[in-house]
Amino acid sequence: MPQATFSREQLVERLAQVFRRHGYEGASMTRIAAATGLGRASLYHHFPLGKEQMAEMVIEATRIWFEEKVFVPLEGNQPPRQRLSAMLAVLSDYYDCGRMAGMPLVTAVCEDRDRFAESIRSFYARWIATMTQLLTDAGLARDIAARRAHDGVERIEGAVVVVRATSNAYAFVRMAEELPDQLLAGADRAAVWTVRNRFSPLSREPQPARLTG
Amino acid sequence: MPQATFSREQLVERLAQVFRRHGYEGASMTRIAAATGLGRASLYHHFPLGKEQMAEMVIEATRIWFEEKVFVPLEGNQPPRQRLSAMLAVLSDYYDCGRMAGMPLVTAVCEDRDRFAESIRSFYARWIATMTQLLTDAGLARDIAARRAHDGVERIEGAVVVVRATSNAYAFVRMAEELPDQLLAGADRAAVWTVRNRFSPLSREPQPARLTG
DNA sequence: GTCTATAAAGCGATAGAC
DNA sequence: GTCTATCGCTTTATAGAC
Repeated sequence: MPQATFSREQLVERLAQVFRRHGYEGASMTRIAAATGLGRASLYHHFPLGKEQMAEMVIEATRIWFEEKVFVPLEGNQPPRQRLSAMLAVLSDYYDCGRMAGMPLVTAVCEDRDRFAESIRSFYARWIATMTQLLTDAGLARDIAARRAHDGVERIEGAVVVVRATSNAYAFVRMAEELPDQLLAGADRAAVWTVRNRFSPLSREPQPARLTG
Repeated sequence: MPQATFSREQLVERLAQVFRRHGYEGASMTRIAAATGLGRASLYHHFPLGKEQMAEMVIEATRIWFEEKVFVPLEGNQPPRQRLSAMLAVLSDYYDCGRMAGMPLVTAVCEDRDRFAESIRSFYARWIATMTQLLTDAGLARDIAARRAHDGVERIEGAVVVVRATSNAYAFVRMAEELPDQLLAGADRAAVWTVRNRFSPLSREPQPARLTG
């Protein structure tokens, strides 16, 4: 079923699917070969260091994908609630409502997970930083925003665990519905982000009536 | 290093350590044999159905252990906040601040995880039910209590994922510190649980001054 | 750059002696 | 109830032809 040749990018994407579906130890070279259409030996031409290198490449590709699809939008100019909802829509798709693991979960249950700890740490750090910024934009104090950003990431990872362990996507869907309200509880309703956005030189939003009235 | 013979209970406990440390696929018969002091073949005398049966026994033993150490105390007569803190103290120890996975996480990343889905589902259902009861005792409406019980379990699982993926126990410790306040936010302070407890025929607490004054 | 063939080790599981 | 020995298969990885 796989096509003749892949770009490097497409190749890593296929690797990611196998790791995320079967876990690190479950992602055998035979499975990866089947998913990519390459022979087992050919994989060592692209990844001379073998499976560990493949996982490292997948983690890096995931970071780049999240940068574009999640982190940058989280830092955007839309209202905070809208940015959060957009993130959760992207994540519901990425995680297939919890049925597909992310790479942090994959590395959390594998031998020599220390090999990947630093990559995952920086991934989480970037994610939490952008969520913290969003929540301060929404009017939350910085320390509260930081705590809730940690909470949010853990809730998402936890929901994936529950969904995969119980073969029931309910937990992820419920989490995605509730998370914006919970993270934004007590935030000044759009006041602070509006002020910040209004005077931001990077704003692409139409300017308010102040300029014309 | 392993001693000569184990009781069935001790044997399953050793199995649990191996599964929780190395994951399902990482828990090889060789590792299990080393951890129990038995030969690989001897393990099939105790568990004729092999590795899947071993994992099933560990899950069941975990359920029994949680019933005694977590679920029953959650249903106790102490103030709700005290019961929550007691649970988190037990869990911090059980999960070694996130460094050891629980069986749900182990089964979430393994081949044929469907084999264990029903066991894990009933485990979670019991846990969530007891937490829901505790939170209604604290004065929360039943639907809010149920949502927060789900949230709490996911936060705990998520914290374990983050800790293991980053090799840093900070996330679990922070979660354990914050969870009681977050779950009990907005609850009537001890009012409802006190009323329920005072008139409970099962109460072992000393009766209030009403009886003597 | 992909392939066939194969090495070397590990896997879960079984047979049968004691 | 534990053992040694082994089966049959899969694993990661390599060698070398094309």
